[in-house]
This record gives sequence, C-alpha cells and structure tokens, in this order.
Amino acid sequence: MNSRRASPPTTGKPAVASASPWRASRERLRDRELKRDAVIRAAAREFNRKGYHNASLDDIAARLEVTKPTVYYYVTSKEQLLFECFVAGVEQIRAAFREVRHLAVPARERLNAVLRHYGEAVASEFGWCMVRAEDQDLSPSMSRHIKALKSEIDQGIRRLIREGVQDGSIQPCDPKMTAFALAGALNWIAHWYREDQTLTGAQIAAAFVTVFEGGLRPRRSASPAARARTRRRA
Amino acid sequence: MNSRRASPPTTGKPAVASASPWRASRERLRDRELKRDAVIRAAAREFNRKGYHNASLDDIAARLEVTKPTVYYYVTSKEQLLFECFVAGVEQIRAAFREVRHLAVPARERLNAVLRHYGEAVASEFGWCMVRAEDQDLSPSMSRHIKALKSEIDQGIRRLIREGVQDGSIQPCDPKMTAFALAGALNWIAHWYREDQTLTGAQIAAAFVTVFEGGLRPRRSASPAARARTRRRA
DNA sequence: GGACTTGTTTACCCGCGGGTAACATACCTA
DNA sequence: TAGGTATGTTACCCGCGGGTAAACAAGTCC
Repeated sequence: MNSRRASPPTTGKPAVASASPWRASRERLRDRELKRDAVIRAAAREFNRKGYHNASLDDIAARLEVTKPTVYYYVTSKEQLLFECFVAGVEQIRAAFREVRHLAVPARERLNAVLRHYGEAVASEFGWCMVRAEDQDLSPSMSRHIKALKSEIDQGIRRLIREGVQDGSIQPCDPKMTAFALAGALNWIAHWYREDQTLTGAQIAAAFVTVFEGGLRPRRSASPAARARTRRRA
Repeated sequence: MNSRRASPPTTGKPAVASASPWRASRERLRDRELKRDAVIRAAAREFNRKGYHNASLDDIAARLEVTKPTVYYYVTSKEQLLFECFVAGVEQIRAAFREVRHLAVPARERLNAVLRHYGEAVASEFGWCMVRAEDQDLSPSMSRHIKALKSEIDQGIRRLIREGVQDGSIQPCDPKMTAFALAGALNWIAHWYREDQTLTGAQIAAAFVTVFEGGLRPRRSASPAARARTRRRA
C-alpha cells in the first residue's frame, strides 16, 4: 500500500540484534507507516459504510479508538484520506496490467486476466473509494491526478481490446464503448457488494468475464435443446 | 413526471371560456405543479453538477432565481428532492418494462428494448440521481422505498433473462450475475456521460446492447479475415 | 373594502463536522 | 538529567448549509 512513499533510510547495518541506537528510530518509523496505513484502512471502511460525506473524522478516529487530532497527525485532510484509499485501490489494477503485459497469450485472455483482477479490486475494501472518488469532492489538483489514473486504466483496457480485435481473439467492436461497458459493469460491483457478499470478489469477477466473453445471443455451441427451441421459433 | 400525484378535481364544465370562478384556481393548481417540477429538475441538474452533498439548496434556488424558502414551499426537504429525482428517473425504466411486456418477440429482443430505454434513462437528466441515490443519504423509509424500486427493476431484468434462456433466445447463464453485469454497465453511464457527451443516450445504449449481445469471443459469423487469423492461431 | 389564501421574501437559528492551538506524556539522545 | 522529538489528548473555533419564523405582496372571494 505504501509503495509510493520512500522507504526508511537504509543503513548498511543488519537490522537485527545490534543494539545500535538507530534501531529504535527505524522501528518507530516503520510503526508510523503501519499506523498510517491503519488510519487509511479505517477511513476506507468508514467510507464504505456511510459514504464519504456522511463519514466524519470523529467516526474514523473512534474506529481506531483514538481522537480526531491523532488522525490529523497522520494525514493532512479528509480529502487526502479519500485520495489515499483511491490510490490503494487503483494500484491493484495497475499491478494487474503490469503482470499481464508480457504474457504470450491472445489479448482476450490477457484482458480477461486484467478484468478478473479489476473485479477483485473493486470488491476489496478500497473498491468503494476507488470507484466513487468524485472529482467534485476533491481539490482540482487531486481531481486531475485521479482522472489521470482512471484514464490510464481506461486506455489500458481499450488497448487490450484493440489488440484482441487485431489478433482475432476478440470480436470486432468499438473499443471505447466496449471498454466503458466492461469497466462499468465491474465498477458497479462496488455498489451492491457490501449488501450481498454471498460470493467472493474473485467469483463475481469470473462470472462477469463469462458473461462478457459469451454474450447473450446463443452460440452454436449451445445445448442441443436450446438449439432445437431456437430453430422452432425461426 | 407527476403521474403519481392526484390530478386536480375535474368538474364537468368545459375548461375554456366560461368565467367560472373555478377556472383560476385550477390554473393556479396546474401552475403549482409546473413550478414544482421545475424545482425538481433544477435540483437534478444541480446534483448532476456538484453531487448531492455539494449542492446546496441555495444553489438550487439560485438556479431558479428564487430564494431557498421558496424551494421549501414546494418540497419538504433536500432528501425529498433527491427522492423525487430518483423516482422520475426510475419511472422511465418501469415504463419500458410495461411497454415491452406484451410484445410477441423472443425475450432477448424484449430485454434489448428494455436495456435501450434503461440506458437512455441513465443518460437523461435524472440519470445521476437515479443511479447514485444512496440509502446512506436517505431516511430509512425512503431508503426502503428506493430499494424496493431498484429491486423491482433488477427482478424484471432477471426475469427477462430467464425467459430468454427458456425460449432459447439467450445463452444459458446465471440470471443474477448477468443482470448485475448488464445493469452495472448501464448504470455506470451516469458517471461518465456528463463529461463525454459525444454520443446521445440512445446511441450509447445501442452500442452497449451490441456488446452485450455479441460478447467478446469471436463468432463464426465474424469477418473472413478475422476468421482466418483465428484459424492460424489454432 | 376587508378577511382569507397563495406565494415569496428577509432574517434568522443551530448543529454538525472539518480543522487547529495548546497542552501532556513518553521516550530517545546527548 | 536536561532538552528534543514523536505521539496523543482536551478544548476550542467557525463556517457552511439545512431548515424555519414571520413579515410582506398580490390576488380572490364575499
């Protein structure tokens, strides 16, 4: 989660045993990172439950059993909390793209892999924040930042679709609209997943990918019975 | 938009000419309805622009060039404003279901028709409100009401899917997950449509339906070139 | 012409919640 | 042991915005 931030200054010394006076300070630093992450996760959960506006910093602090100023010790504003949650969620998706980039399989399969990770990310604790971080709630600079990240992902999906059409693994289609449809379906998971957790994120993502792949119109590979019914209608 | 509310008391008299003292009062009543609708539409537009929480009642009033108490003259609370917008949007979708119910075509085609109307509704001025009305922002009773309406639509889509699977016009699938995927993709339109209005709601809906129908995996009916490429891979 | 209704305004209330100042404590370092 | 730094706390500020009271303006009806 903190991959963006610089890691603590690493001296050459072994981290263990040595009673170096630096030891304690390094530990404190790591402690601080842990606490900061806890604050962000607490915020994410509270945003999940109540939404960004209805979640107060007192709520978030209470969840951690501390007081509001303590939260402000780790974070400069409520807005930043939302932003960090957003980044945490989006980072999972970016990782999926990186992971898949150099796979030697048809683009459709790479796309499917990305979409599965995407779905899992949306169903994760940061999903809600990632999906609903509204530019209206953010300062212009953060809004720009978030838009850029969203756009990067959108473009990544479109690219995979184009590649798939090119290599024949994806039905010719409008990449932009198709990307919107796919991402939209997955994003929307964040809206209902809280209420209905009968499936895991992975299961949902897999089910969605099946729908995307096959489409609604029956294929010739459909069951004989269905095929017979289809013929009868015609 | 006001289909829910009782219409003004209709006397047997012709509405025109007669200098009946009732005339004025009826006109005022109609006037009032018009103004009320204007208030709700103004709220919808303001919610679109800023989001529910960031749109103040002063903003909405200003948009109508009146003052806040005037808005409260037509509506009892901000919450109700959101609710009315929601209902206005959802009503379009319910109408689509009614319209399609008795059509003598395969269920897939009825589903497509509903989805197209659905998409148009989401791209309409009430789309945002319909899609983002959060139970967290609403009183329990209104929240229940909205959930019921949402569920009704969800069940309607699932039903059409089941019927389609039965009559062979739809590929066998999990109705619940498929309905979520379809509705999610369409709902999400509300998130990006404001920014990117290069297409009309109808065009978007049509494009989406194409994606849903065909799916990503190429069909045998694909272009000869694509077919050739597919064979070559295998 | 005077009471009653309808629509709109001005002027206000007040609580919630983001954010901060200033103080308390513990712990590390010299 | 003194001084600094990291981590919390209590107690507060204050503005925004939802909501309202009460006055005011303009018909409408008898």
